[in-house]
Amino acid sequence: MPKRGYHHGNLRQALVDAALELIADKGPQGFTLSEAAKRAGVTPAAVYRHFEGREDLIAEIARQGYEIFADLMDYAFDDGKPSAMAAFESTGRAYLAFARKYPGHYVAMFESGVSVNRTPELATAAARARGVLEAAAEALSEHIPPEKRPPPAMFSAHIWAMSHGVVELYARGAPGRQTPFPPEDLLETGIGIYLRGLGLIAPDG
Amino acid sequence: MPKRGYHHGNLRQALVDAALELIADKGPQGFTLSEAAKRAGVTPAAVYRHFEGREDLIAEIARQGYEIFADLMDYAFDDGKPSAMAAFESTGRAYLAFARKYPGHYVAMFESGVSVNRTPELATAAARARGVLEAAAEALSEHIPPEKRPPPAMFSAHIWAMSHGVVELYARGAPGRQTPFPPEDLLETGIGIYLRGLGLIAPDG
DNA sequence: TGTACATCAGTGAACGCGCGTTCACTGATGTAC
DNA sequence: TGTACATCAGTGAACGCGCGTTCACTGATGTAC
Repeated sequence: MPKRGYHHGNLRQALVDAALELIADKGPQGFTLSEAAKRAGVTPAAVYRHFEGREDLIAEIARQGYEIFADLMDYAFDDGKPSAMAAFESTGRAYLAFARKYPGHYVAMFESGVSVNRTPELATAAARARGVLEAAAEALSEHIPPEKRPPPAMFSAHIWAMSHGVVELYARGAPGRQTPFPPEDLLETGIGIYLRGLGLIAPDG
Repeated sequence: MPKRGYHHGNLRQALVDAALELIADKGPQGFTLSEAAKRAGVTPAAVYRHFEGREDLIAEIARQGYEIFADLMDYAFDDGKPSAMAAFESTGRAYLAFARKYPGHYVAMFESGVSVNRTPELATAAARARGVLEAAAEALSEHIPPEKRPPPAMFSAHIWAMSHGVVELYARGAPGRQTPFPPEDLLETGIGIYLRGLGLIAPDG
């Protein structure tokens, strides 16, 4: 893998990686094209060989983020094993873990202001992620007494919203906005209570 | 109220109002000191007679936001009337309504990156808002069977997280991230299911 | 009621900065023959 | 294996821009006597 020389080799991905570091280090707005280029060892102008501009780079980061996210969610749900309830709680935990482990992607996806429809590729990736969550909700749906069964898309949105809210309010930066509870516990108990409200019986009680 | 002349009269609040408009119009980052000054009919340098700088202005906006927010929440909860459950659902709706009606404040509070501890006044206002929610949770707590009663601060955090998540994901901008459900319905059903999980009986069934 | 003066809230010009983007260019690479 | 040439991925200089902030200033206001 010849890294040296006039030609970079894989500048496109190198720019993505540099931008990820910047976003993770310096917060949502601490990212500039010029600095990402510098970190990748390249002139700002070189960026334009690979991206249309600043927004386009962010969109690509978000796209990669949605791919990772969808994979993680899929893996965490694990076809509803060992139990519907445990699988869904695991999905919630995975959401939090994703936000922690991939802060740059997370910001690009949810806090950058870039529309999910900015590029077709991004829209596709985002749709896939939503699909994974809704499929999980559908699988869970069979364990809910029919008379209190809301549309799967609805309670997948509920779970997503609660997870997102916990991350935004209690896990990310937000210095001073603590509760006495770790975000992980908050999310786990929250989802647990919600699922009980749906009529699911907790396996241990 | 003499608006004309060399002296403005109430420039401090005029700057806050101008900044609010800008933030609401142009999104989280579409706010510059210079433009706010211009809208208030004043030179950018004049801002420094009233604020330490850009961040300080945002902090003041956030502070005013928390005050309004706390009042709204307090009013919505209405001492738990007519029923604990209805009061809490009303609180959730008020959260959404606040985000819609005061988008500038909302952004300054939750999306501007300004820490809640930036100024003592801001910290106080934010603490008051949290206090209102926790007091509501405490009142509700008495209607929950003791064996499934989590700490009030915990389920107030749950409700807040779910409300915040719904707002962020489904109500604010975020073009393309729709569900087939209006945010209001999503939030109401979500909180309803959660409260049922807590052991609260819905009055109508 | 009138004058002198301190205080205060603005002005306007200037600053240095780094940004995103463009442009004509050049050095490296790959391919046809 | 060697040469000519097209293609491509970088360079480097320059641009216009608007930002936040500073500074010495000046015009308006309020108060003491």
